[in-house]
Order: sequence, then C-alpha cells, then structure tokens
Amino acid sequence: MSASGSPTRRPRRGSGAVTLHDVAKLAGVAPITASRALSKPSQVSADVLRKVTEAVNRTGYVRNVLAGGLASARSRLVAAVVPTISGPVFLQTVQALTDALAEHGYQLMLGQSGYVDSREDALLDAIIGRRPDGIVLTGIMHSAEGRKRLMAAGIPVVETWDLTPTPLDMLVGFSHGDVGRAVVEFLRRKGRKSLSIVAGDDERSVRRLKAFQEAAAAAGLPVTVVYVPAPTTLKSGRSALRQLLEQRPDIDAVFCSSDLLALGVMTEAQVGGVRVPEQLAVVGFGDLEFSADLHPALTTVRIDGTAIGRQAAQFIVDRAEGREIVESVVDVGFSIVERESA
Amino acid sequence: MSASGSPTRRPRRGSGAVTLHDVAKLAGVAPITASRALSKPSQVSADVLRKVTEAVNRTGYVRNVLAGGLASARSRLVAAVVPTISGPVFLQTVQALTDALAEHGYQLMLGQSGYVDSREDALLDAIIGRRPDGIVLTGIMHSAEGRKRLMAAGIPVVETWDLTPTPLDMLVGFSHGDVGRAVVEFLRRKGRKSLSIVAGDDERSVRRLKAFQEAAAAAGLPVTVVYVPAPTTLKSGRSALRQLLEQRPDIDAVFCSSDLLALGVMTEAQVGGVRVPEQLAVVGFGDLEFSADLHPALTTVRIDGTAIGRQAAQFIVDRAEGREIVESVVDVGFSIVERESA
DNA sequence: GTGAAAGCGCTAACAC
DNA sequence: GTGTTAGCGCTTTCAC
Repeated sequence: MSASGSPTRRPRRGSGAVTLHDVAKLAGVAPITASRALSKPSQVSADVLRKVTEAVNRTGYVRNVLAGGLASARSRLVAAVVPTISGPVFLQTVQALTDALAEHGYQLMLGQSGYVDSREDALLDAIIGRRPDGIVLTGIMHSAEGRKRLMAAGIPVVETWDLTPTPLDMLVGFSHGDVGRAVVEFLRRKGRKSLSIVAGDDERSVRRLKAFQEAAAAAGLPVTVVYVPAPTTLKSGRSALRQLLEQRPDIDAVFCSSDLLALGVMTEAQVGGVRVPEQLAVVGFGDLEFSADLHPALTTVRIDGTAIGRQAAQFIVDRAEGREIVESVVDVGFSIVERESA
Repeated sequence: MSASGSPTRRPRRGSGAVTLHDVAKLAGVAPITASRALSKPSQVSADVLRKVTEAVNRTGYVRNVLAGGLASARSRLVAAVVPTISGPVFLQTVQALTDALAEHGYQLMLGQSGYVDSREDALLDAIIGRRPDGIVLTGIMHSAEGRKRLMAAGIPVVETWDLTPTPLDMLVGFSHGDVGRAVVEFLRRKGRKSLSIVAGDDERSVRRLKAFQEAAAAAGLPVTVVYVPAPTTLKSGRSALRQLLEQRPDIDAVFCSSDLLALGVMTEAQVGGVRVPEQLAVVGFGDLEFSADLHPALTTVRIDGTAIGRQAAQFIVDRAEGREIVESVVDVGFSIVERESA
C-alpha cells in the first residue's frame, strides 16, 4: 500500500497521517471534491457528501489546517498578547476570546510579554511568523518598532483594555482617566476627605492614578500615593496600607488598582483594627469573581472583560471573513459597583 | 516588480508578504541556502550569513513558520487543554508552559474544555487538525474515543495534574489519593475529631475526597461532606460552610478542594463568629499566590504548578527534537504548608 | 456539480 | 558549503 502505484520516486517524509487524498480515493472522487464536501457541503451532491463522510469516518481523517492555511493564506489562528495571565484581570478576556474564537473555528495562541516592552517585541516576531489572522494586544502597542512590524505584516490588530486617539487598527477599551475621575467623584459624594491610592506601576494603573490625583486636587482633596510593582498581589496590598497609614494616618478612603490589592488592604485593615468602611472606604478595580462575596463586599470598578474578549474576537473574525467593519473603536465603558466596603 | 520575469502564468493569490525567495534573491543565493543561514547558521559560510542577514534586515522578512512546518512535519505548536483557565489552579501551569515553550521557539495554543468530556472531544479535533508537536492535557484523558484519536494521531501527549497506572503517553502529576490521606493524618495529629470536606464535583477533587473519607473512617473519625460545582468559588465556599454547620455543628476541621473555597469558608466563619483555627481548622488546596498572606494565613496543600508546566514542556520539546525519554512518568508530589488556619 | 492543474512558502533529500 | 529537485497537504483558478 505505497505511494500510489507510481514508479519509484525519491523518498519523502510526511507525517504518515491520513490525507485528503486517501479520503478522496476511498470515496471515489477527486481530492478537491472531497475538500468541498468538507468545507462547503452545500456545493456538492448528496451522494458525494455521503460517500465522503463515510470515508472520513472510516479513516479517522482530520483535516490538516496548517496545509489549508498555507494554501488559502488564512491560518485561522489568532494570537493574544497579555502581560501575564496570572494577573487575574485579563483572565476573563482571554477566556471569552478563546471561547468566542473556538465557536468560529479559530484557535487562540497565547503569548506573555511580561510587563516589559522589549519582550513584547521579541514575541511579535514569533507571532508574525505564524501568520495569524489577527492579533489581540492587551493595552496599546507603544514601541515604534513594534507598531512598524505590525503594520508591515498587514495582520488585523485589536488593541484592548485601553483607549487611544491613535489606534493601530481596531480598539476595544475604556478610558482609564475617566475611571480615576469617577472614583474621586464617588468618594467625594460619600463624604470622604483624605483620599489615597495604591497603584501598580504599569502604565494603565498610572493613568488612572494621574486622573485621580488631578480630580482630587480640583476638588481640594489631598491624595496619598503608594506604588506597588505589577502584577499586583494581596501581599503588596497589605504592605501598601501599612505605608499609607504611616505616611498619613487620617486617610479615610483608598482606591486600589486591582481587587486583589483591595483584598490585601482590607485584610491588613482587619488585622490592624481599622474598620471598613466606617474608618476607611476601600474601592477596588476589576470586579473579580470573588469580590462580591468578600466581607465586607468590595465596592469596585467593574470592567466587562468578557465583552472585551468577545468584541475583539468578533472584530477579527469579521475582518478575516472579509466583512466590512463600520466602527472599529468600541468603548465598553465601566461602572462603579457599590457594595459594602465604600 | 511582478512574479519573477517569467512568462504569464495563471494568476495566484498569496499573502503578499516577503518570502524566503525574495531574501535569497536579494542576497544572491539559493533559497535553501538562505533557509540554512537562518536555521543552521553554522552550516553556511560567514559571507553568506552576512549577506542573508542583511537582506533579512532590509526586507523585514519574518519566516513563515506554517509553511516550514508543513515541509518539515514539525509545527512547533503545542496545544494545552485545561478545563478553564479561570480556575486559578492551572494558571501557574499554563504560564510556566507558555514561557518554557517560548524559550525553545514553540508556541502554546490554548483550549478550554469546560468540565465536560464531550467538549473535550470536540476540542481534540480542532487541535489535531493543527498537527501540534505535542498536547498537554490537564488531567487524564478518559473518553475512549478521545484516547483512540490521540493515539491514532501519533502526537506526543502529556497528561498532567494526576497519576494513573495507564498513562496514554507521558505523565506529570501527583496522587490525589495521597493528598486526601495526608490531610486526614495532618488533622488527626492536630487533634481534630470531627472532620468535614468541601469538594468540587470534578473528578480529581472527588478522588481526594474518597481517600479522605476512607482514611478518616480507618481512624474512626466522622466526615461531613458538601459538594460544590466546579469551578469552585469563594461564594460556594461560604454557602458550603453554612451547610456544613447546619448538618453537623460540632465540626472542628474542614478540608477545601481549592484555596478559593477555603477563603470562602474563612470569610463565612468570620461573619458567623466561628474562630479559625481555634474552633475550626481550615485547609485549602493549591497554595495560590495570595494564600500565605490571608488572615489567618491559610494552611494548604501546595502543588508546584510551575514545575508541572516546565516538565511538560521539557517532555514535549525532548520528544520533538528526537531525544529519547528515559522516564516518562514524573511524580511532582505535594506538601502540606502549615500556616495559621490549621 | 465536478475535476485538472498549479502553487501557497518552505525544507528534506540528494547531488556536486 | 551550496544548489537542484521534489513535494509537505491543501485550496485556488479555470474549464467543463
């Protein structure tokens, strides 16, 4: 049962797997017909469809998507770049992305850039080399080199979790500045007088921080700041509250750049006998799955990470299928979920 | 600047990207030589290397890995199947896997099966179609159909987070039964008399539960059980403790099938005025990043998810590079990290 | 509705 | 060390 009865040829490798050729031969049709039976069943006769389906079942054939991708210049792969999946903030987005893409027959390739721009550049080449049908970036692509390479590659790009007046291509995000301002307004309305903020040192957190500071200054409220390294942790939240209280014992509100930090702050408050929310209002960011069930339940800024992931997937699939994208920037907004902690 | 000066041929598509051909022509060498300059620099002369490198830089060429994979029957893709990345337990593993693979030039493809076997089967076809160089499964592949397809595909498989006497191929895990037994022994030594367990209804949790029950029975200790749906959450931990106390108010120890559940139990305990660890010892599972910094700090079963991910990556890379694998089963073990909560 | 031919971009095999 | 040739497995184009 060798090649195909043809004369001796130069030997060749090959995976040894069942190919479309095998299926077609078994079904008694041309390879292209078998191909059509699989990808566009409506274009073949019922008879052919039946024979091909049977041949597939008998051989256990699974289409080689890589080969198909090479021929059609569509890989049905989508790359996602996140700083780290351990920061639970992006989890929802990655999960939604994976699921939404899978529904359309696309597969997600995951890359972690760390919070370092240089690693992002290195990752980019690895990604472009796979000719994905789209790239989903967490945040904005800043490095000029990276922007250039992406443009040159001509791959659809969705930047997420941020807004910028100069998107590379498509964009799904929200305004971090607006978040900072909204939280100040929220705390002001609650009558808090001495604000503070615990911020990761990544760019988006800093942007929320700056807006927070400006809005507070405009309202005549003092702000005490503590930076913690990204990714943020419960532990750094605990030590941050200690630092805050040392610097300024009279703070009565703290805005944390993640719910995990907020949990840390609340834990430390409990240990130190600081009552939340009576003495200290705590506001988180991200509305993680556990936040609603903490004690006290955490007031936090809710971002719909699932919506971001789904919209990003939609953008890329639409583009890949050749549909026109009317509005390539989506602001998913945010909301402050008021619970017990503030 | 059309095809290559050749006579009019049938038109063809193509991505329009720079190809190895272009680079080779610019460098004045044959394509295969350019290919070698890029993948096996030691096999070409310094002069060729210089010319090719320059051509690459000038054109911004990025190798089409898909095409290379088709030709060499090595995709340099590795698929990982997890129930869900939201369950934070597998995060470390996925992260370590991504990083370790990236170091060797491999890329991770992520698939989520949910906790449903049928979805796992569907995913499998999507994965096999991409001809990955390896598949990393979370847990054991159970469905006979799935096992058959994987065997037939001839793709190296690493099962993780579990041990089984009948691995499909390679295995990196630990014994869930041993965990259950060890926790009973630990609690017994602490003098706890009325044990309880909150378990996710996924298979591995249930295995820990069964072993826990048996060991407790052997020691003459009663065990109260509450099941919660997987993936486990803080919320289900809270309601589980309420149920436990209703069923049996005298319980003095609870083993939770995740740290998140344990946090829920501790939260509910605090709300209900149950002192941890005095009245109730709490033991978690997973040793998540935040567990050490909770108040009280959580006693938990530590699994080295990073080691699992790294070892799985090593197995697959070794296999792909044709290195022989001497011992294809690795037990990474576990340890009980004793902190304040028990 | 079906098929023949060509070729996506790359690398293994075999010369020289 | 370098080049020629063939072909990985599929889908596009064009013809019937």
